[in-house]
Amino acid sequence: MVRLVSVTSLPSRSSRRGAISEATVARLPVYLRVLTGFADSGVATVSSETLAQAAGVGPAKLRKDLSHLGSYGTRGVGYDVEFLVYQISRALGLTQHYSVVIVGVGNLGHALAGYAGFGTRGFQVAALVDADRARVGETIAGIDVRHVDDLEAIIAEHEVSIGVIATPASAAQDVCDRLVGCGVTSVLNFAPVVLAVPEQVDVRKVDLSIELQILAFHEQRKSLVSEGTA
Amino acid sequence: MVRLVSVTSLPSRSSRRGAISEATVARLPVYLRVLTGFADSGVATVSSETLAQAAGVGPAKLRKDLSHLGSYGTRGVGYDVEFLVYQISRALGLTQHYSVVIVGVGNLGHALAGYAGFGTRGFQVAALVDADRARVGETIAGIDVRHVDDLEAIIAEHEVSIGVIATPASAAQDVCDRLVGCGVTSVLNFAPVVLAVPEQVDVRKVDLSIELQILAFHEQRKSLVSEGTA
DNA sequence: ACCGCTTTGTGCACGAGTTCACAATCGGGT
DNA sequence: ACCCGATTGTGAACTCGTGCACAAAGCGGT
Repeated sequence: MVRLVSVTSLPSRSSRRGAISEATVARLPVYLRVLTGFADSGVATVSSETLAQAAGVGPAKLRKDLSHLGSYGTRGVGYDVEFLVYQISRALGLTQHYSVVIVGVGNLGHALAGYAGFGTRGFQVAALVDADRARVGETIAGIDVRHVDDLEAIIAEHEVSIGVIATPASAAQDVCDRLVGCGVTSVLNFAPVVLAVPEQVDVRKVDLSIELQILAFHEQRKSLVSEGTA
Repeated sequence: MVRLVSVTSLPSRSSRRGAISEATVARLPVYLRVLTGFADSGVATVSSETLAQAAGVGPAKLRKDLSHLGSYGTRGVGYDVEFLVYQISRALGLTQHYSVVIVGVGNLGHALAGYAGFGTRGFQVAALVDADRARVGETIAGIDVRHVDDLEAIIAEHEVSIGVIATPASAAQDVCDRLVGCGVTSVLNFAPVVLAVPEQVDVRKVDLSIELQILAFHEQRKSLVSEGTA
């Protein structure tokens, strides 16, 4: 059995610390929200135990996650809440400013425009965009509704880097292509389609129907177990 | 040539086939949607190559996923579209009927009520529920708006098994507790809080703010790479 | 009846993510 | 100054998910 020791194994030196894993990145926003809550309540320090409980994860996982951004935290004491809030914000890139455009002013686009999370934490909605000229000129939650023909102009003007697709499925790929064509490299897709994009573009999808079907699977499994134990 | 017959090695006989993994379950709805599209276009059979491309995954992964539900598919040919649709539906439990209650008739509740995915594929929205009595009596997308005080009655009457929480964060845990108290064992949570639930209850969360923050992280990483190559 | 082309199903190795357990380290009390 | 309880940071084992590569298996043409 030949063991390949090889050269250095270089641990992907992309950042100062070892690159933050995808799974960790997905949890950081949760920690951030919980910590903000603690800060508002006047809590100065938290232990990994407490924070983990509030975030719904195990303490070990939380510590490992946080260790990837640096060695903040004091042994025997815990983490300083405000300092950690800042560090996580910085790691996530929330100290920068991002312009977002929401395409599709249906029920969902409406809901997204009013969603508090979009306005806060460094995100600003540059415009709501729709194909229906009848809606153009409206103002929803303080945001102008513009026509989709102006998409390119809006993106250039506001330096939009994130596009949110809340259109019907049939229009989603077209809209996505246009966003990508304007240099948008991050897309949040609510339409129930698999978007085709070039390599360097990040797409995250949120699909309500899929979530429901996953729940249905577990429901079925539960009822099978409870009935079919014989 | 020694054929190992041995004793069955029983592969975790929880179901007829080896239990389907969580990652696979999350992809099955995507396959299902793509296949439905193919069926509507009159396509009779698909290869793993074609289906994988349309679903945005690798062919090997797709084949392994499908192999977990059984050995459907013909070598040298591919998969029969309609048959596969049926098998995936059955595996996901979509051949059964599920009643859903949506709590919170804000912008998001509105959007969810109108969302096509809820009405189709075995799901039926029993009622929209809100704390605001002024809204009670409305009909949205053919669904009655009822008061949250009637929650227990509605759940019992319609045998609701899935609850959707689209309330403000402050009300989410209360609503969740009441749902669980009525025997609901699956919850889809849109409120930006970590819900505490007993062991046997499944919670899936959808958090728009988190998705945006993840995109922000990748945006930042991209700009760091392009600038800081030195 | 056979051959060759195509495509599935899967064993295997690899990598990513999780959990455990513990040494290293800090603050506070005496 | 020292000790003790508390808590972090992390090495190491383990589980889970992914991708490769290929044998098994079907179909159609000759």
